[in-house]
Amino acid sequence: MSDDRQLDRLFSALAHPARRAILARLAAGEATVSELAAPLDMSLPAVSRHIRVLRGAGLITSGRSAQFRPCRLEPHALATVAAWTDQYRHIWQARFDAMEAVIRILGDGDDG
Amino acid sequence: MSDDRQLDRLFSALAHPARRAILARLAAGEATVSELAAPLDMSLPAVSRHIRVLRGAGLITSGRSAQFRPCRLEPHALATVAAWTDQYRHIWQARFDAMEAVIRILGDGDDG
DNA sequence: TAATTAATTAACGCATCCGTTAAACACATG
DNA sequence: CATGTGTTTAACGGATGCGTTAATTAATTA
Repeated sequence: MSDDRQLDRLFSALAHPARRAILARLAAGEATVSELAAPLDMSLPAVSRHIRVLRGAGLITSGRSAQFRPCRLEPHALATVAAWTDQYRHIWQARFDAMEAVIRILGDGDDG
Repeated sequence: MSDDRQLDRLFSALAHPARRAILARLAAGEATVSELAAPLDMSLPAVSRHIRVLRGAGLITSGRSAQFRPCRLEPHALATVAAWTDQYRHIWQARFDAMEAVIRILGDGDDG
């Protein structure tokens, strides 16, 4: 599978607040579709589609227990997103380090 | 501005390979629209729209030099994305730590 | 001023996203 | 088998995304 298309799916999956809310909920542990839908102010079919998108991106997987489909987080996909962002970490890190240095210098001159 | 909408804009901006390519190019330094368009196999107006999306997400800013609009990366927006992913870092970090522990144990029993 | 270069906006077509309601499917149980 | 509960799929409508070409704006230069 193309790395580019995988990132497409990951980022567009993350681009909807309902889907990020679902991930946030799943960070606390498994949950059924209805449990995930409860706080979301939209119909159950809508939530079902969001879950399908998250599954398509590999961000979650769904199990099966009786008529329930417990969902759980898939850490590997989140790690892929983090790996992409880490690619740029040094860019803003450098800027923050510089800011910190300025603050330290100002502090030295003032009350250090 | 709502944090949620900002994340919407950030992630959907990152969800297109051309836009990620533009960011990657800008990580190496400023570039004009034409320079950014050169490797992208699409028309200049299309690239212009992608740049507008990136600007709307706060990921880049455009300056002005004669008839050129040099674009540069906006580290703060990338930091916002990184902050979101960091929120989940412990989840996959835990799994990787566990994997590493297993590997270490296997190593101990085998050749350590 | 006229012509050139850089970039954006306009207008269009096609595809996908996102919500809804209604229907169907899967499993559990009386 | 019939009924209830959990979840998905189907069908529809409206909005947005993404590419194109043609036209327009902005600044440079002959």
